[in-house]
Amino acid sequence: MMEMKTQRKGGDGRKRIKIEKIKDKSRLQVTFSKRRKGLFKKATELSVLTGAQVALIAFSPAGKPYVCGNPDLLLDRFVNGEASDIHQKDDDPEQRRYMEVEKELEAEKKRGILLESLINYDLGGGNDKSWLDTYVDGLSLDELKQMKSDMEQLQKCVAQRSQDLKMTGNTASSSSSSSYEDKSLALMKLPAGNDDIVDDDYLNEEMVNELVFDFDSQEYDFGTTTSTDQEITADMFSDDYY
Amino acid sequence: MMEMKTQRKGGDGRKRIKIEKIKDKSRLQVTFSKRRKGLFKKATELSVLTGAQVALIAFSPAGKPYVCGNPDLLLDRFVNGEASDIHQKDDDPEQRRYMEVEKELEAEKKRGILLESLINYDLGGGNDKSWLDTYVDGLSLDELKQMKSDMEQLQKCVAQRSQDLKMTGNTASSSSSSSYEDKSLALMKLPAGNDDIVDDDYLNEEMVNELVFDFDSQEYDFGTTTSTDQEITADMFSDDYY
DNA sequence: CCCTATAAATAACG
DNA sequence: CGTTATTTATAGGG
Repeated sequence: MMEMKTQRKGGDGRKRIKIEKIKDKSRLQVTFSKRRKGLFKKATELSVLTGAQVALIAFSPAGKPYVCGNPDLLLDRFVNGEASDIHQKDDDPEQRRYMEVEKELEAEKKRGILLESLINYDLGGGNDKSWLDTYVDGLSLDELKQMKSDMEQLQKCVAQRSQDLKMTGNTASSSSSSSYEDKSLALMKLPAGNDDIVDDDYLNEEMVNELVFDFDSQEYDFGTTTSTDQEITADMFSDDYY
Repeated sequence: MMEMKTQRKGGDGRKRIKIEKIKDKSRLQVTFSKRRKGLFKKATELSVLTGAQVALIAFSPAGKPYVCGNPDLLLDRFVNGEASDIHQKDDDPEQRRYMEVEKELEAEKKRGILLESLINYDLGGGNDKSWLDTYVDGLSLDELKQMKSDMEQLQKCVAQRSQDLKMTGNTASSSSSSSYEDKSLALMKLPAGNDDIVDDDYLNEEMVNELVFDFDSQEYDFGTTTSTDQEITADMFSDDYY
């Protein structure tokens, strides 16, 4: 026996695979594990390298959720915002803190309304579509699908939230959000009538990039204080497998 | 024969780098862009390959939020997470009221962030721009101007509405000269893309049983309901660049 | 952006 | 889980 070439030791090495749903249950599991690990590592590296905040959740095909990053930290940043801490109440900071929160709430509501409006903003260019719709008309079918699904869910949340706000006026118990379980949505398919893809490949001048909207000129009390650019550390993620 | 050894054409090729905060502003930006793109691609592949649900949010060092996958997943985590009630003390009506307001504040902030994320939503087309930017880029100068004008109008409406809301709503005195900066408006400086924001998310849903935090090898149990392993389709992400 | 040289991630297999 | 053979991801530079 002179040659055993085809295999020195381990396997044959990596093979190229198509990016499509793996049907083999076994391989699926393996792939998920390996890739999830790699993904998390990348997320961590990005965070450490650039100091960016990253939050990532992946549900295994079995339904088990894996979280990377530190979601709680993000939330924490809001709760502890700029000012005092909740447990810190000595002479009369109670009232004070309350006022502050009320104030912030007000600001946040404004911001929310603004953003909401922005999304449903009507370009008014003759057609009665919102700019969003107009934009969508220029997308490819795939882009459309992808976007539509995500949009609908988001819109729903917003709508729901708005409803709550209007109803209770101001005394909402947020976390007990209602029951729009329409998660599955129409996500996968668009209304048949939306298939006409307008391929307007209008190339524009780059000067557009310099056009800046200066809303700041107007003095509105919008905005929040939450600019505590929190640093994310490697420890926040699992990096023991490097 | 002569040799042009060290460089045939481009750069010297990849160099190994330490995974630690990059200080050079310029390189930081480049790295973030490249790596974010790669990360999103991986996330998408994992999702398509294994059918797993993936949600990912990355805040650029500048604070701009980029979203990939299904944001709802992230939101769910935040809302159901523990951070809801910091300290349960509701005997005192005053205290109670405070808690409510703060809770709502939290929700509002989350909503705001969610909307912002939506606006900066990454179509995943390999493009680094948000759909909004992409859209704006596709407008003519005139259209842009028109839009700017309309936007400003919108601003006023929103301000007005906020005013109303405030009147009929709570008692907070947010009208007094606010000391906080304006973040929300900066968001609308469309092309520039150098905003500032807050981070966090919002929403609800109930499908978390076992939450495994990868970053700590630590496991928190949110033993709640069963997991409704929703199916995620390739369409949910954009993968036209494979 | 585009390239190239090289570091990393990972599919197939034991 | 550990190895190996390849495919991918990317740091630098133009």
